[in-house]
Amino acid sequence: MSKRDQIFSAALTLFIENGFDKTPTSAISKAAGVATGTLFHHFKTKEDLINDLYLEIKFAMLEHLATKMALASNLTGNAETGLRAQIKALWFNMIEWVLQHPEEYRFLAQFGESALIASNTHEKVEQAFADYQALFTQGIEEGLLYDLPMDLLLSLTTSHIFASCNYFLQQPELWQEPDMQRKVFTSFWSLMAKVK
Amino acid sequence: MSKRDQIFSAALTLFIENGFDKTPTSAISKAAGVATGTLFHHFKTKEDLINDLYLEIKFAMLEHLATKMALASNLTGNAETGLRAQIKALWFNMIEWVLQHPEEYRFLAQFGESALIASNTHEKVEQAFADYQALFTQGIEEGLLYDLPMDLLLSLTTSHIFASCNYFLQQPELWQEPDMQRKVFTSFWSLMAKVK
DNA sequence: CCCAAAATAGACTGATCAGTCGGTTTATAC
DNA sequence: GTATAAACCGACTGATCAGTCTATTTTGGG
Repeated sequence: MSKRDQIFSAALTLFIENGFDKTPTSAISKAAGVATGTLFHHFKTKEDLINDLYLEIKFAMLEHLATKMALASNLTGNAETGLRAQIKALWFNMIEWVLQHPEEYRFLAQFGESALIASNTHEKVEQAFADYQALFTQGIEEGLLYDLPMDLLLSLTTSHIFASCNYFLQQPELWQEPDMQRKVFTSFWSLMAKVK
Repeated sequence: MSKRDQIFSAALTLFIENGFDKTPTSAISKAAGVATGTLFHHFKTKEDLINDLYLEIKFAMLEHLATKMALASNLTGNAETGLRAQIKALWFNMIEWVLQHPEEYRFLAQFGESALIASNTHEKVEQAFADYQALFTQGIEEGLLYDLPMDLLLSLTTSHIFASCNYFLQQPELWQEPDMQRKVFTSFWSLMAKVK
């Protein structure tokens, strides 16, 4: 693991544990086994660090999705396995990623809405997620989904996923309970689709 | 307005504008037209201040709900106007409150999940909202709502509301568009109710 | 093997800021 | 009218910490 990654890893743990302002850069470099100078060699400021970390995590999630989604469409041999199936895959893979990356998720939940993340940073993320947005645009055009503004629909769906993640991170065993995933997805799908 | 309220008001604006750590207590007292000593006379620490502010806002929202909900059941002359109607009223009054209190809402969104709010503070809030929880318990028992764990269902519904609020705060005119409220409520209701 | 550039180190500092303290004013109770 | 407590004031301070600076080590290309 590169020093840069060691810093990321230490910062992630400390930030979610103590918050941004209660985590001195000295504590980060110490936990990372690195000198102060090294930290500031890699990141111009402490805020740069948290913004870069945010991007790193978002893109890691994105890459996980890309891999899993490509895999799924290869298995069926067809990328057009129906909108519902594709959205279900997106939903499932997102939740699985979160359950496998609890710290990363807690970081996103805690700092995603904070003033620390620059609007510039948010923009980069939105661009990267734009592809998945197309699924929803398509769904609305086909008359399959509620005719709500795009941004609203996206926001409603992601918040449903986030809420589920919050819950199942606390109670991971429940996620594996028979019928649970089906029921949660039914709720998820109902919130956007005209027909059950 | 009492000095205490002046401090609350100044802190609210500054916190959502600049974040907690980038808002020195000196700036708060200055904006409030009050001396440093006065601030620390009313609040033992800066963290106490933000926690108290959080409680103040949550309880203000709660009081608004209590008034509106009581009014509604008086108008119909009956508190048992059906679960769907009651939940719809809850949903509507919450969104209306947010649209009327954008700063307060932005504060909740930004700091509600942060480490700054003590778990002790969260507990107090949860207790106060317990009454509304009963609506959902009832709905599950009656077989009207999805048979999901209480906490999950609550979390899914509140996050739907919050997402809607986020959106309509940005585009307030859309909230008034014909059919919009109905459509958003349909989405909201579908996510929890077995039948449309 | 050599050299330059990149990475690493950690002591140091200037600025900032949460909270204190001693004193004054205002409200309340008797 | 006076005693007492609560509210208020703002200059001050001790501690903290982000970021700098200079020096050392590692790396890789030629």
